[in-house]
Amino acid sequence: MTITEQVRVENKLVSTRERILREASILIAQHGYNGTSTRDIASAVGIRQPSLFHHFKNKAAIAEELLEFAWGTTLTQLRRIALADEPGAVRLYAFCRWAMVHVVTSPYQLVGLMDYEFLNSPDGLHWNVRFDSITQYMRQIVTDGVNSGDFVDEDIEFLRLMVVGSLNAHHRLKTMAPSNTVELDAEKGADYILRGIMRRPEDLEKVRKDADYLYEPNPS
Amino acid sequence: MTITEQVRVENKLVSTRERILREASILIAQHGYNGTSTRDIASAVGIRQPSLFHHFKNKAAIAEELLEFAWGTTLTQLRRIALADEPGAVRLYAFCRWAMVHVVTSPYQLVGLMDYEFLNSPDGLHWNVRFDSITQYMRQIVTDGVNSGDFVDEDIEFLRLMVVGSLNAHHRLKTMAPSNTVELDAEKGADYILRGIMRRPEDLEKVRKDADYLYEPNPS
DNA sequence: ATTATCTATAGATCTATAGATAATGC
DNA sequence: ATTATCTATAGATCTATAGATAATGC
Repeated sequence: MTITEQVRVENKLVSTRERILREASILIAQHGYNGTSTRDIASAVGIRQPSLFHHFKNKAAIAEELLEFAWGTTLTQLRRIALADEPGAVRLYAFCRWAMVHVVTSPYQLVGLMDYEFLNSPDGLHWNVRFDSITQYMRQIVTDGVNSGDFVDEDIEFLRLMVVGSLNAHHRLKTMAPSNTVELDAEKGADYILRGIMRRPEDLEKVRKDADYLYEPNPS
Repeated sequence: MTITEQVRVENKLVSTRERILREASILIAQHGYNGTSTRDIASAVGIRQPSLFHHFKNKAAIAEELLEFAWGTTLTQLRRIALADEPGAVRLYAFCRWAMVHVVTSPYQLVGLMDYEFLNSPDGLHWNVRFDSITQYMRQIVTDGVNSGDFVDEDIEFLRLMVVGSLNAHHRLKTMAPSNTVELDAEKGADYILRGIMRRPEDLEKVRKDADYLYEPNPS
């Protein structure tokens, strides 16, 4: 491990490899996967374009590692929470909170890769298997909430897509946070989603309390 | 006007130019602006790539016309609604409903171009002027709602971004609608947003009624 | 005569490889 | 000796133009 390989970012030593991941995630959040060239990434890191390929075998491998970070633990957590013996509202709150904390505390801007633009690209196509699993667990939670009468009685897919869209909207906030124009808070985001979907939002405080034990902080 | 120039789509005659706009909007919604090549668009329309340039002077002009459709009337409507003498909740409901009807009834998939990926691209940069105007009117409405106590007492930018994100999430639903897996409904979308942001969501029905006169259907 | 398409291709840009050069650790 | 960078460049792809050919309306 050489010393010039590392650079201080916010007073911590960060390897070139790690800086590639961070700068790539920022650029992809701003310009999308196809709108971010390997030259753009290298330039943000301060190296020449071909030097990237010493650290990653190709551009897709960078996206791969970022999305693995974003979704690696997500399916485990979602399965655990979705299968808990609790009302849909409690499980939805627990998962939304976990997912938002995960994204907010991440060193990367993950929102760009969780978007259709990457997931529909040749490099992202194989992630749709995992995406479908996430979709199914979410659908189950929403269905349970609607059937129990805790959620408003609307089309399941409509509700699920609004919830997922709101999660993404919250993830997008992180890209504004460095300029300190917006306060980032996972609980507030989960509150917004639950109010949006609940038939009696005044019960939200109880849901929050019941969901608390389901929360497992990210080991990272 | 030649006859071979037109093709039937859903039993209506549609010019090649119009079909370019429609196919481009679908592809851009799926793969983003940078992920959609002029070759992709031409191929979807059934013509060769250079034939596109008989109808549009360049790729940006296609995006330009689609975004003009998406946002051309938006600022007029938003200004009218934002300046109405009504509580923030009523104005927010009226605008969200108008914007959702506008997108749902459009012949195009507009969600792809209202995304950062295009707006941060060289071709989309100049739209940020209009985007900023929209942002300011939205911020004013949200601020008024928070100050009057109708909205939850959270960070203004947080609430504004959640609202805008939910609007986008609803717009995204349209891309699922052709497969009939989801029910598209502007009022339901506006309900979700208002419940998410209101301190007393049980007042929503009154808000809906008060907002009704502010709604002006799209002249198109 | 006008409008709409086509083939061929120039020029820009993008990813990735080859191979030289420099910096480090042992 | 190993690791990390560099320059140079091949090969693919993308946008847009030039100019020929075909289809239509008058």
